Amino acid sequence: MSNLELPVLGQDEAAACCSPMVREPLGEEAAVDLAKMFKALSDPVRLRLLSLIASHDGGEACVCDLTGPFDVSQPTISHHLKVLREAGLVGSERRGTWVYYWVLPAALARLSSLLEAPAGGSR
Amino acid sequence: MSNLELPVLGQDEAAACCSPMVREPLGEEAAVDLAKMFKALSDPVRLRLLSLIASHDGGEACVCDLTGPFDVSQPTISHHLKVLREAGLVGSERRGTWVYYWVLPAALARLSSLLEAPAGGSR
DNA sequence: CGGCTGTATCGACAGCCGTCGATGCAAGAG
DNA sequence: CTCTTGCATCGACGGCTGTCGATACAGCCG
Repeated sequence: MSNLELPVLGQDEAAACCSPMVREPLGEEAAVDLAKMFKALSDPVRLRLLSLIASHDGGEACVCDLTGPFDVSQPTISHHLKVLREAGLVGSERRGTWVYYWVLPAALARLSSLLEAPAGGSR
Repeated sequence: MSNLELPVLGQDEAAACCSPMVREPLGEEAAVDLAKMFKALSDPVRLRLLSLIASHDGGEACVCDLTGPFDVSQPTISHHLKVLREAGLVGSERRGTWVYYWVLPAALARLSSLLEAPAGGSR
């Protein structure tokens, strides 16, 4: 393990957080930072986990709600949740017996605005 | 090598293309399809290539404009461009001696809208 | 034609990633 | 305390991915 979770990070330095990448070339550091988040989204299981958590009642779900819908083992689900957490896309908290996960909307919003296309998409 | 480029695909079936994933759970097929695009974005070099192409004059760039800013070799750039093309994120065309690449705005828009957070970001 | 320049493909190789079963740890129940 | 349940970590393994140098292909120039 050895590596802690990046808080929400980058928000300031590696950021260039909001303007669409189609307007100006991405800096090298910002690209490295953003690539980590996109990598967290680059697996079908993690994408479904994220949407399952986000669309769950109350905006959060416990792991026990998440292992059912998948064909993979519980340790694998746990691994994917860890990846999402370390990428700063979800938060988690133990509450008694269960551990709950929720989406961090700011992170998704950052990626979303980055991908926004210019209105007049030329060709 | 053996696998052709997915045209733009999914636009119809695997799609569920537009509504944010935070509203309803992503289908398994849609997740697989979307994961391919996010995987194409999960490398810093490819992210910078994409923004470099998009922000280039006229909305397109020839490969000769793209090899300069990077530390990696020309075959590697070519490889990354191929990945972006097969993911349906960019288009390309040979024009005389040079090959030009441009961004496909619809693909970026699809991903962007998928990541849109619900306005009232709860916690 | 022959040579030169721009781009793609090939083959190889090291490192990363998704998955598993086994196991460990936390917390409530009896 | 002991048993059970929920979740995380560990170690292993096969497959994928990013990178390179070498090479092939395409089109212009002379």
